[in-house]
Amino acid sequence: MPELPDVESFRHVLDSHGRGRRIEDVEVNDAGVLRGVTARRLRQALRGRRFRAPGRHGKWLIARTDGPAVLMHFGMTGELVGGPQAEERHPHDRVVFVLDHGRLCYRDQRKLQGIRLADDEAAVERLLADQGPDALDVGRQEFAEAIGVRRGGLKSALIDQSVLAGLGNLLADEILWRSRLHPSRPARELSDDELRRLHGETRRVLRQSVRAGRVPGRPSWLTGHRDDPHPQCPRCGGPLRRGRVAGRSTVWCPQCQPAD
DNA sequence: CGTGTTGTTCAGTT
DNA sequence: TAACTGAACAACAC
Repeated sequence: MPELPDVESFRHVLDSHGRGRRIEDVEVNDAGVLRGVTARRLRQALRGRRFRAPGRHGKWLIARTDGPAVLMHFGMTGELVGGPQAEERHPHDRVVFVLDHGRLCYRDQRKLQGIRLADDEAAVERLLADQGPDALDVGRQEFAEAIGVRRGGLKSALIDQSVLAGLGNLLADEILWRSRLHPSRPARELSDDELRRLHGETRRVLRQSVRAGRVPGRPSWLTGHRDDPHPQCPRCGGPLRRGRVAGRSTVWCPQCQPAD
């Protein structure tokens, strides 16, 4: 599930349930999600701290406190759930932040990613050093410089977090479809006009997805047809194609997105 | 028992 | 060097 828009909604969960609240305890139910930190150190570093305004970069959620910061990545199935303390424990609640009022659960079925601890802002920077500019607020110039110089295909560039941070498989397909660009088009061959279009659609799709709290599966979106047995293009009505591009399952319209 | 999955990383290769 | 490929990670659905 989690691409940039989902993580943005987790940021809102953290902001509304956690901001200003005191961390009474950190329950680590499954240490398998802790990366580079032990359960003991995590508890000890966070007990008594208060959450501050959270941040986000790409698919990373940055839970800042008046002490260290917690960095969370949600892999493919993770989520952040806020609720009352008394609520029943969910089997996939790997880490629970018990607050002076309510709690926050890092919930994840698979454990492909996890939680890191950053002692200070410099450590946050170090942990995010390999990330490209955030896809939500990247400017046209910076976008063109990041994407337009890549030697490989467009889709591979869009989902590479070191090029642009935040886009995943679904968003990349949606953005390419709206931009009428084939996923395998060499990124370097794009005209200025095509790069501008790609940037514009990236912003448009992201803004709408963030407003919806996720990538919407609306019928007018490509994403709304991914799982149809014989998917049709919502724009031209022609058959959509499925295939593997950049190692990921990819959907595109051969009519609207010609190979070159 | 196979296959596939909205993510990332690493080894090996082109 | 840049970038691609496939496997691995973990857990589940079909």
